[in-house]
Parts: sequence; structure tokens; C-alpha cells
Amino acid sequence: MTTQKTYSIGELAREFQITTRTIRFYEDQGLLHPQRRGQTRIYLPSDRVALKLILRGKRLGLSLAESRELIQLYIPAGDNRHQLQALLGKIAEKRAMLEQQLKDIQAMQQEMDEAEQRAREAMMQLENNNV
Amino acid sequence: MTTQKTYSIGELAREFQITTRTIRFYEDQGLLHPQRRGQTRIYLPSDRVALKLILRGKRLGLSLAESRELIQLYIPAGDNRHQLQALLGKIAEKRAMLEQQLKDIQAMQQEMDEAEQRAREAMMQLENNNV
DNA sequence: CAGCATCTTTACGTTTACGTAAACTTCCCC
DNA sequence: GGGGAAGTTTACGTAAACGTAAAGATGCTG
Repeated sequence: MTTQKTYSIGELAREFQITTRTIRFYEDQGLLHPQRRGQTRIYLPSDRVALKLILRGKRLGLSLAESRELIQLYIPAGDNRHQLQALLGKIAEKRAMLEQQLKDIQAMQQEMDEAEQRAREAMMQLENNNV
Repeated sequence: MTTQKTYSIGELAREFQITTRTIRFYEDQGLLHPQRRGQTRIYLPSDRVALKLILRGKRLGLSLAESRELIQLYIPAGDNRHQLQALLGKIAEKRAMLEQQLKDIQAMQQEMDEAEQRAREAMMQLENNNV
């Protein structure tokens, strides 16, 4: 039997640089489901993974509701054809969103290149004027 | 002399699938600076570009404040060394953010691959049970 | 056993990004 | 010239995602 590692709310907060309030809020929103030892919350590695997913989602601009959906794509989920079809639909949706974001990022990166170019050229101009 | 094309608020709203309220709000927040003909707002192509940037930013999870900063990277901006250095700093910041997002997207894409795999395999199982 | 850290619940406050509604001009059309 | 259609300002409302504060339980620690 493999005993799982556990985490306290404070440990997770420290590790991910967020407040305990935030972690409890995520639970409130149905994104985390810690165990309890009396009153105290006990987090399993699976909760830690979910937390990682949430924070990654945030960096990409996902709402908590969207991250909740995402997390549910990991739980084996549906057992009948209908649910599995729905699941594949969701996955396709997320994929499309990611594709769009990829394009957006590439566009922005290019614009950063150009902006840097312009800035460097302006610097060069200043150098020349000072000779 | 090249006369610029202009847009009404309604035109832009329709084109970008947002409300006029949203467009006025962006102006309020200092992201757009339309001309006026009497009371009526007149938008130039530059405003349209800014709007595109804002919406792209939103898709990547930027706040309006961050998009405002981004837009300012396009305006030739600083004329002295200090400002240009600051500009280059901002650009580097944005670049780092984009790099992180790229990684996040790639991770998510892979997880979507795996989720799809699992879903398809579950489907196959159902098929077999029904033979 | 007093004290400090860490945990808990409850609850009101705050920021961001608009939505929604009211009340009013302006312009065009029949 | 009486309606729309599209524009305007002003203002209150709202959802999301926490922040912040109060008040209390729990547990170790010198």
C-alpha cells in the first residue's frame, strides 16, 4: 500500500505564492476537494495537481469556471457514449482556443521584435547626435 | 494628401462583436482616443488597430491596464535614453510573459492530446462490450 | 501553562470590466 | 414634422476573484 504524501494549506500557499484565502476560495468554487482531519484541511497530491492546472489556466486568462471544466477533463468522467461525445466536444473547444492563443502570442512576439528594433534604432540616433 | 478612413462607434462594435458601451469604456480607461465631430466620436484606423490589440490582449488574459502599456510600446514614445531603457525593459517583460504562456499552451495541448486518447479508448471499450 | 503559529468560519469590502437603463440630441426618411 | 436609427451622457447594478478583518479552536514549545 502506497501512502500518499499530504500537504497543509499553508504549505501549498507558500509553494505557489498565493494566499490561503485563495486556496479556500477555490475549494468553495468546487475546484479543490481536500480531505479533513477534524476541521483541518488535508491536501493530497491530486489537489496539488489541480492547483497547478488552475494557476496555469490563470496565466492563460481562463476563468475559474473554465479551469473547473478543464480539470474535469482529467477525471475519467463519462461512462456512456453521450458523455464521451460531449467530452470530445469540450476537448475540441479547448484545442481551438489554444490554437487562437498560439496565433495571438506569435503576433505579439513579432510586434515585440519590431518595438525593440525601433527602440534600438532610436538609441543609435541618440548616440550619433552626441559624437 | 491621403485622407484617412474613419469609423463610427457602431461600425467598430459590429466588426469586433462588442458593444458600444465597451468601446466607450475603453476610451474612459485611456485606451482609445477618438476624434469628435460635435458630440459624435470619429475613429481613425489607428484606433481600430488599438482595439485589435486590446481584444487580442484579452484573449491572452491581459488586463486593460496591461493592454494600455502594450499599446504605448507602439507609440514611438520616449525620446531620451532613460525612457528608451525603460521601454526596452517593458518589452523584455512582455517577452518573458509570452514565453511562459507558450510553455503553458504547449503543456495544455499535450494534456488535451492525452485526454482525447483516454476518451477514444473508453469509446472503443463501449463498442466492444456491445458486440 | 502562557504564548505563538497555524488552522478554522463568517462576513463585509474592493477592483476590474463591463451591463443595463434612463433621458436626451441628431439625422434621415416618408 | 413625426418617427425611427444611431449617437450622446449619467448613473446605478453586477459577476468574478479574491482581500481583509474579526473571533475563535488547536497544537506545540520553552
